[in-house]
Amino acid sequence: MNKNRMTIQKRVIMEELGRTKKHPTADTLYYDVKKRLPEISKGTVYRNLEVLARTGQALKLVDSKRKNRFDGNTGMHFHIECVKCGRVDDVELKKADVLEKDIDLETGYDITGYNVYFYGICPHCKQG
Amino acid sequence: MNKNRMTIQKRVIMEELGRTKKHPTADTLYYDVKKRLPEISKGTVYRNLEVLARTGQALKLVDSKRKNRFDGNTGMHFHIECVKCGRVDDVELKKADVLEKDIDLETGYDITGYNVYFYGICPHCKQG
DNA sequence: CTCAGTGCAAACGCTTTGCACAACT
DNA sequence: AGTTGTGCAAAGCGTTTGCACTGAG
Repeated sequence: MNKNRMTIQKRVIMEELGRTKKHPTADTLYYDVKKRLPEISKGTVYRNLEVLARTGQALKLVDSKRKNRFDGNTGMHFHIECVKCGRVDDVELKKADVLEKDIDLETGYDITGYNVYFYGICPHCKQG
Repeated sequence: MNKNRMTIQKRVIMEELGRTKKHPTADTLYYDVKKRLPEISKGTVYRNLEVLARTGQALKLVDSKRKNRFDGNTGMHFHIECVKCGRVDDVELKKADVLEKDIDLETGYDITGYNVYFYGICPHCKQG
């Protein structure tokens, strides 16, 4: 039996997360959702994001500033953050799945998740 | 000219960081160093670790609990954290350097750093 | 009708910072 | 001597949590 209730808050949070590819922080997402649900509280957003991550409906990331970011795209992929402007982009490596098996074998760990972050200067900021 | 002064505090912090392969948090390292320098303050440890990371003498990581960890081994390698016991181990992938170039090409970013964390259950905890 | 979820606000925990003093170079 | 680094303590800041209330099932 699943005790998870589908509240309006949770539904809107999921919709807003699904709408963006920007890997928003919990706080940013809170303000996005607040535009549609002005009464929503931060606690609710943080709690729901935690649930979504736990149930595999969202990916929970940790950025260079040690803030949590969330990604509605739960497929295996990595991330890269611009050290100048702070944007976070996806990295779709064809080797990604191979990598996971390799690490599993090499370390003896059973891999359950990952937070793969590269840092760099994005194409846009290079022209500055 | 280099304005970095070599203080006793900094030297001991570097020594203690070099002595371990446990990827200690700043706080843990503070207590390690405190055994040798009882008067040292947390601020000093945090500040020095920040400097070491900035000057490439240490790697600054971010673990699943959003705590900073530091690694005296600055060579390119990844990390894996046990979700049960919290230990952090190294992952020495031969493919590591290849990966970096690939990502550089694919994303158009100039890569300057990385925080590659895998999560899993370590061999020891699997036997529990 | 029940109890998981919400809103609010206070508490948390790690990290950062301002200030006066200490000590490298 | 001059200026960077230290110790202390307070502040910062994203996140978590206790509590009374609300609303999904």
